[in-house]
Amino acid sequence: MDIRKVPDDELRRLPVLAGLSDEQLARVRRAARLVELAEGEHLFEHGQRAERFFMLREGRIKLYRLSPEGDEKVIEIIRPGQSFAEAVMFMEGKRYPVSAQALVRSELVAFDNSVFLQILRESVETCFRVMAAMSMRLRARVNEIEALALQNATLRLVNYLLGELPEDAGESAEIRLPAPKNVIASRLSVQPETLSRILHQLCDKGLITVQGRTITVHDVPALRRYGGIA
Amino acid sequence: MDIRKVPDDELRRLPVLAGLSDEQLARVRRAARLVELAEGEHLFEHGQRAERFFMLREGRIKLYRLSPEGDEKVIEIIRPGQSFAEAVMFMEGKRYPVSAQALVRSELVAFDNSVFLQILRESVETCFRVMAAMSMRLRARVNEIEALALQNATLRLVNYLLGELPEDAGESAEIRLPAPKNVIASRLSVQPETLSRILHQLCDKGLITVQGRTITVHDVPALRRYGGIA
DNA sequence: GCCCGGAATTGACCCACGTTAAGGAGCGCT
DNA sequence: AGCGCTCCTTAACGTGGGTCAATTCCGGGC
Repeated sequence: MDIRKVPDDELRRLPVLAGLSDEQLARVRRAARLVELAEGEHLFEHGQRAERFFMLREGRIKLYRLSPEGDEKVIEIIRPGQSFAEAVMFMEGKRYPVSAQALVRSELVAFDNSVFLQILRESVETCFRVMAAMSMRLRARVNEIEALALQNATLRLVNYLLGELPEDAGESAEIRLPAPKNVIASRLSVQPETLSRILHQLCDKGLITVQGRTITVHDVPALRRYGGIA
Repeated sequence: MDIRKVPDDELRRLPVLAGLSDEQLARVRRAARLVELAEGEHLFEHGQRAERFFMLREGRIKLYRLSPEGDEKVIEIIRPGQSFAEAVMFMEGKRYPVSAQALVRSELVAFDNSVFLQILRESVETCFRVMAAMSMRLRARVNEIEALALQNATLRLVNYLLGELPEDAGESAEIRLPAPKNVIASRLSVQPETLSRILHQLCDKGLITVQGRTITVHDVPALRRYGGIA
């Protein structure tokens, strides 16, 4: 459980760390910790003071919000190789705007915000990388807002599936859902019952087959047509 | 119609320009243009290549998305003093993720992205200001996603009103809607008819009075209680 | 192989909100 | 004053998807 076991080139695969000098990376590493979470364990909670941002090495993390009534909205499902919560260090108050919980046993690198801010002060290139990462996320959020406001449940699911397709998807392709269906449902802002019904409809239409967490798309272009443009 | 009529201190009131040296500000200014839009005129359209970002001096700008079917979702209503579209210069593709249209006759300063990027390369402080601005917007978008996913129309309206209250609002306060009600409705992702009904309900409860575009909140704490936490 | 518990499905019902349609209110223009 | 906008409101009706309540499915432990 030592951060030293994480090789440099794995860290550098993170866009926001890719441009660092050996010396800078060493400083980042010195202030970083390896974190292991059991299934269901929380990494941080909404409103908590943020001292770190993260890279997921193994497992799956769910970022979500709770309503006062206890309803949950999954904002994003993090997969290995992704970083998250880098933007929080620039927010006034520096409080996490979401909660983070491990969906399965997970392993993460936790980076120290103040050390990273110090490095940003020395490295405009890294600033640019951070800004690029934040702008991507911003656009993703705007897309999500549009989806919630202008698309019905079926359209949101279809577009989600299209987004989950591998790059090299040909005529047909297989998708492995990154989480149980009830979590996917919350990510899409529908009830599990509704997700189940919509998947069933798409099966009836012959567009997909569902086998547990695996979805086979039989005719990608047809699904694309079905989903409109997005 | 000359950019020179805009005083330096007005430009510096923009957070992302506040830290510039006189020389840097002069360069920004040299590459900036003043833009005037008539009511209903478009500043840019979704998908268009972005060469500039903007500060609104006068008027009101609506940022929105259209669905393929022509339904409109207003993402944000810009007011004088605000800047927007700064994040686009960092996105791959550099294409505006929304459309921008003047709700009334408007006057803006259009800044040149490439000149500003050059200045960012020289000024880490300005990078930090940009990152702070982007993180605020990111949080705002996450809040919006939560609102759409977890709150009903009434709650969204109440929280919108609470957000529009002046800082120094005491027991009661007056709000002037920044746009016609149908635009506000789209901002809140409800139909105009529904907005009208909900406003009526809140009147019946004695919480507010509506007079055209002016809404008087009679009991701010009561409204806050009604709205839950957010 | 059997049991158990959470996840997923299915059906019946319901409701918040959208839709459609028909006024009404304010306001600039002639 | 009267016309013709656009914006807004009101009412009647329809529906997508939420809610509730049973099952059924499935994977892990023994």
